[in-house]
Amino acid sequence: MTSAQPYLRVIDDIEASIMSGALTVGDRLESERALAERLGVSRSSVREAIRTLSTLGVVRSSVGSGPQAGAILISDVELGWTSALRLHVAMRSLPVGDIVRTRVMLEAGAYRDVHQPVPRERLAAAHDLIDVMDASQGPQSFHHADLAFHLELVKLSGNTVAAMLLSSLRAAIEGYVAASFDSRDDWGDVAVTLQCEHRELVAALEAGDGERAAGAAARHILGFARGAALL
Amino acid sequence: MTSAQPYLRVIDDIEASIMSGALTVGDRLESERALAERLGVSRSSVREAIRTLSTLGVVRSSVGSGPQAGAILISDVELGWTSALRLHVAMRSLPVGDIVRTRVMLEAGAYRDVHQPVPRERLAAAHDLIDVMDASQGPQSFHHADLAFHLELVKLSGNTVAAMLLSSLRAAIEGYVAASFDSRDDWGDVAVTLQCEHRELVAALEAGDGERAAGAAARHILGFARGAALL
DNA sequence: GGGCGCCTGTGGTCGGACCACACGGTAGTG
DNA sequence: CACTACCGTGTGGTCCGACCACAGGCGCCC
Repeated sequence: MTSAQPYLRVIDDIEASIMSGALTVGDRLESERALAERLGVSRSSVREAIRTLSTLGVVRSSVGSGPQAGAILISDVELGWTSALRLHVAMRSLPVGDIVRTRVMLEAGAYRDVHQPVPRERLAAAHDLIDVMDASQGPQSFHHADLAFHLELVKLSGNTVAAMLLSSLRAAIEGYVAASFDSRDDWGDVAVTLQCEHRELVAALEAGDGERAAGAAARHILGFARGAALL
Repeated sequence: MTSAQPYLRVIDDIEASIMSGALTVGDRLESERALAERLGVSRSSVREAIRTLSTLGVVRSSVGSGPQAGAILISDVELGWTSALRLHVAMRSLPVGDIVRTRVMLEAGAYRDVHQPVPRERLAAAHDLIDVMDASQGPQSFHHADLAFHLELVKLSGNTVAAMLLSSLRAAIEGYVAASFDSRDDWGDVAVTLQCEHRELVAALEAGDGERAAGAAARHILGFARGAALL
C-alpha cells in the first residue's frame, strides 16, 4: 500500500530525514540513482522531487564528482518565496498595493520592537548606504541601495523571517517600482525627500524610539507608493 | 543561443504568456507533448517545469480528457509558501519564535489599519467561531476554530497578501502549536483565557479602535506563545 | 616527486514505451 | 425517437535505457 505518487514519496522520505535530524544543511543527498533504487521508484520521479525541492530553496544540485557535486541541502528561503510571489503578482491574484501594505506592516512592526537605543556601530552599514544613495547617479543605483538599506534596518530587529519576507516582497514588485522610478522626470527631487526620511528613520532608531521609527517608515513607504501609483 | 536549461526555457515561456496576459487563471496549458515539441525540449524537461509550477501553486494537473483535464492555471499562493516554510522550519533555519513574532506584526498591522467601527454583520463569522470554540470538546477542535477565527479577522482588512501570509505562517508551525496544546493538562483554563482575549479583540474592532485591537492581538498571541514555550 | 591523463560517478537531457483515466462520439437497444 | 453501453482518443503519470558534459580522484609516466 504505497499508493502515494512516487515523487511525493521521495519528498516525504527526504523531509522525514530532515525532520529527524538525519539530514542538515550542508549534507549531501544520496545520488538520484541510489534514491530511486532504495525507494523503488524511477529516476524520473526522483528528479521531479529534487527539482521541486530545488525551487523551494531546500536543495542545490551540481554536476560533476567530488564532495561539492550532487544534491546538497541548503536553506535559501527567499528563492521559493520570490518566484512564487512574482508569478502570482503577474496573474493579478496578488495586488501590488497589498504587497506594499504588507511590507509596511512588517517593516513598521520590526521597528516597533525596538525599545533601546541602537548603538551607532550597528547602524554603520545603514549610514554607508545613505552615503551611497547620496552619491548615486541614477534611479537604478539609488533603488538598489534603498533596497539594501531597508533590509539592513529590519535585520537589526533580529527577526530572520520578517527580513526574508521583506526581501521577497520587494523582489516580487521590484519591476513595478523600478518602472515607476524610471518614468518620473523628477527623480532627483524624490531622492532628496526619500533621503530626508531615511535620516529621520535612522535617527529614531538611534534614539531608541521604535514607535517613531515605525511611523516614519509607514509614511516613507506609503508616500512613495502613492506617488508611484502603486496603491 | 538557447543555452538556458531546458526546463527553465519552459517556465520562462509559460511565465511570459502569463505576463503578457495570453494566459490567465482558469486557462489550460498546452499538453506536455505539444509544449515539448514547440519548444524543442524533451517531455521530461516539460514535466519538471510543470511540476515546479505546480508546487508553486500556479498550475493544477489532472489526468483524463476533456476541458477539466490537463494542466490548468490556478493561483494558490499558500500552497508554495506553506511547503517552503514547513521545510525550512524543519531545517532549523527559520526559528519558530520568529515566525510567531512575524505573525504578530502582520495581524497587529492589519488591525491597526482599522479606523472605522466594523459593522456587526461583517463580524458574524467571527462570532460564530467564538461559539464553536466555546463548544469545542478538545484542543484540536479549539485550535482549528482559532485558526479560522484569526484568519477571518485579518481578512476584514482586505489585504489578501497579509491574509495568505498569516495562513501560511500558521500552517508551517501548526504542528508545534498542536503539540504544545496537547501536552498541557490545563488546556481548559487556557481556552477560557484565550476566549476572553478573543472577545476583547472583537469588541475593539466593533468599536473601530484598531490600535486597541492591535495591542490586544499582540498580547494574546505572545502570551500564548510564551506559555507554549514557542518563544 | 611532480605533472598529466584516464576513469568513475554525478546531474542533465532525451526518446520511447506503457498505464490509468476521463471525456465524447457512436453504435446498439428499448 | 430516446437512452444506454461501449470504444476510441488524448491526457498526465510512470518507468526504462541511453547518452552527454562535467569535476574530481586515481594511477601512470616522466
